[in-house]
Amino acid sequence: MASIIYFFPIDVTYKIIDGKPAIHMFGRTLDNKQVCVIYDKFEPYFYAIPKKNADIYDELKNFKVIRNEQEHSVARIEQYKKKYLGREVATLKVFTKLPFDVPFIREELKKNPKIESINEADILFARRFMIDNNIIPLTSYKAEGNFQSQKLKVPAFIAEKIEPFGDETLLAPKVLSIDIETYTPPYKEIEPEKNPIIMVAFYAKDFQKVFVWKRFTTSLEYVEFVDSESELISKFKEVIENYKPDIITGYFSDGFDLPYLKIRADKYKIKLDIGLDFSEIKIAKGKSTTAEITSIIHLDIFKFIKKIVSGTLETNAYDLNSVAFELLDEKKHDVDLGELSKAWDTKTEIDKFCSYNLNDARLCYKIAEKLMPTISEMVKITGLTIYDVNRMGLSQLVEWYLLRQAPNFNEIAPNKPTSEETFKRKLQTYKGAFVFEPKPGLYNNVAVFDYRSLYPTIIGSHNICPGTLNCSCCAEQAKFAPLEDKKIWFCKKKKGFIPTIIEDLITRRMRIKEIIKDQKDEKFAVLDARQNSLKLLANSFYGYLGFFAARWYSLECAQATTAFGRYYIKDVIAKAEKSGFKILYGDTDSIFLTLDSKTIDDVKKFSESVNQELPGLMELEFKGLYPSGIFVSAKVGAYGAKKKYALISEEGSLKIKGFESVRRNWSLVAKEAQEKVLEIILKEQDSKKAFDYIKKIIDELRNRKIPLEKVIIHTQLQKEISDYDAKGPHVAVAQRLKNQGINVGPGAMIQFVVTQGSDIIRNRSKLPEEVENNEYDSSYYINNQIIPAVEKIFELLGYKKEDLLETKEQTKLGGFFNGN
DNA sequence: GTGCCTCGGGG
DNA sequence: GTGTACGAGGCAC
Repeated sequence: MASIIYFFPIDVTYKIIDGKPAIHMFGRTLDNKQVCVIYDKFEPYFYAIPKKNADIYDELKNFKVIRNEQEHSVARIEQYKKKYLGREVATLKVFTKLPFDVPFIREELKKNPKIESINEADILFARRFMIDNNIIPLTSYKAEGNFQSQKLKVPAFIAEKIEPFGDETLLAPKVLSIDIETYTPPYKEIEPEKNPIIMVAFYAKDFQKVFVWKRFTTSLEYVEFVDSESELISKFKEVIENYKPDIITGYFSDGFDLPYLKIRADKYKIKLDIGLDFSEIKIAKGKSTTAEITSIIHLDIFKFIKKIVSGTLETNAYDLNSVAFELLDEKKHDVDLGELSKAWDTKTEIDKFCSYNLNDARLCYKIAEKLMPTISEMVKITGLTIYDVNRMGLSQLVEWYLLRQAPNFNEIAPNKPTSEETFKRKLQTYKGAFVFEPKPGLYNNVAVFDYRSLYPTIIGSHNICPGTLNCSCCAEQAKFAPLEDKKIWFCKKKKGFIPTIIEDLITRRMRIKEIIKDQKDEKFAVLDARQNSLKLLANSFYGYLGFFAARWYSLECAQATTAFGRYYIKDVIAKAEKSGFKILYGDTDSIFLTLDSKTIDDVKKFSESVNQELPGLMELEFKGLYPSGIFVSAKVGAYGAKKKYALISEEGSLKIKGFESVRRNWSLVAKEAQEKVLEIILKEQDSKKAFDYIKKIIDELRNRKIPLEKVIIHTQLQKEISDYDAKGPHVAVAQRLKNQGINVGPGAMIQFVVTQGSDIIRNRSKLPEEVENNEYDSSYYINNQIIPAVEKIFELLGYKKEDLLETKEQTKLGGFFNGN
């Protein structure tokens, strides 16, 4: 007798049970109990596309390959007509017994001359299951089956059948935020092999604790003592087992907290087997480290911010303090971490660090809470788990969205490029966006327009798709894309896969925006997150088409997209000029113009007339009128130009775009100069004062009045000195330290000062104590530190680099006010 | 311009 | 694990 449960999947994986792959969906029932729904009726498969007229059915049916004394065989085959990059193909859907059989059979079949290609043979089994069975994490399902005992920490439900049920969403997954503090002496590298974890903080809605393994008197009620580091690690496991979180979050926990915990746990031979299936935390080291816990989502909120949210933030630094300040208007506790090891050794003021520790965990929790709507909407759009959404970039999210949609359109997905193909693609460059170079200066009454979602609407309206490119059905009367050097076209008869998908994303977003336009109820946050996720995804299609690792890569499609973009922006500029507006600046999808004698009514009439002629979903939007603004040109990279401008809104708030912050390894004098100049301009709007300030700094550098401490550059040694091929300044300095018998190795922070001379920089780089009488190279600090840090800012104000370097009395700088 | 290297996040 | 995915910017050549 079968029973029924209703549940939300959270993490999906599989295990081999009795020789069959069994999908495990860890999640919560609708009445909020942990459960693992197991389903073993899904079979692994891939597609084989035979060459024209080749018959391989019988050959494939009994195909087997033996590797390492293991037999991998085809279980059965089904035949389908499918669409593949714009054409109809007869395909064989080849089933195997185990997911692990697929790669072996795939590699063998690739050699078969009768086969054109093997497709979708690299879609991980659990993801394949989710796509084919329409399983979307965090949404509700009905399962029929029975509870059965399994080696799991939660009840296991063996399902005979699973189907979507209702439109509920798991709104409040249990989130537990973690943060560790470790012992690191001042000026030393973080060394998990050597130094212990000294405290661990947990923060959840209804649970806050800091565990620490030295005892001291404290009034902090959330502090709890243990006797050793190994007990601390055991406590870490115990808290997680007891709290039963769906999500464990941390800040840079992929790269720090969890790998550190793993190394320390290994030292004490403690298994971090916190997975609900008794599995251990898996640390995977690649270019970037990841920490995965089967069955519990590990959310590294830092990674999500950097990969997905960074574009919409003002801050250029992604440390917890900056991010918390922008998203929460809160800060980290102001403590000097350099003092932690001493506090620990002397057992004084440890509680200051406990409260710091808890606060970090709390900030991370709050940030995760704030971003959860965006994350969960991205999960619902792409159908990936939170873990995957957290670690994929936007191009990968686009790809997985396409992979999920492909079966609905009977499309077979193209393969990932081979390494040779990737190499070739990387060499391809093409023309980007059009930038109308502004005349640097200050202007009044600036009207701003932009094409709403320019590239997505171009892709949709012009049917830009690898599958509609240069179709034979339109070859005779083709209308070419506006490319200067190529004649390409897109089908006029059939809408392509990608244009269909992208228009669907755009219209879904428009509908949501319409709904939330004038409502600010409790549903607003979720719907706003949803429209934002739809926008992020739609905006990433163009980049995806030109991304070297994309399955649906098409250089022609990417080229056509920017070509149409250039066409439309030039078109609106021409039309604006014809209507009597003066164009100040234009970049990719936006134009800035002055009203002169025109009125706001003229502006509206203008945008109406432009919109009447635009195809499909394309639309020119009036963004607003600004009392004054400053513009500057600043070209960078292949994808066009970065916006560099400043506007003052009617409310008096200043909007500065396009300034990057200085790096950590810059000298203090450069950091301070940039900060101060920005401060003067932003707060006092006094460019003369900023100019005089920087002149003073340059002058002080020339006369060596800036103290030596401010010109020290800090750079970390990454490997053994002998392992360096290219010896930068810090390597040369490290070598000299070593020659003096001082032990320097990887991780050492090297301080150096560039001194006078005509030799290359590394030969002039000295230790601060080797420098006498402030004999640093003033011109190096002026030209390579101060100027790059402030140059762009002064360009914006109409000053030239030469003006900053001018030694004589300052030249008059009249007439840069070009407004009316 | 190319190629190698560093940093970021974390303590 | 049906794997093998950082990306921008600076210095030396």
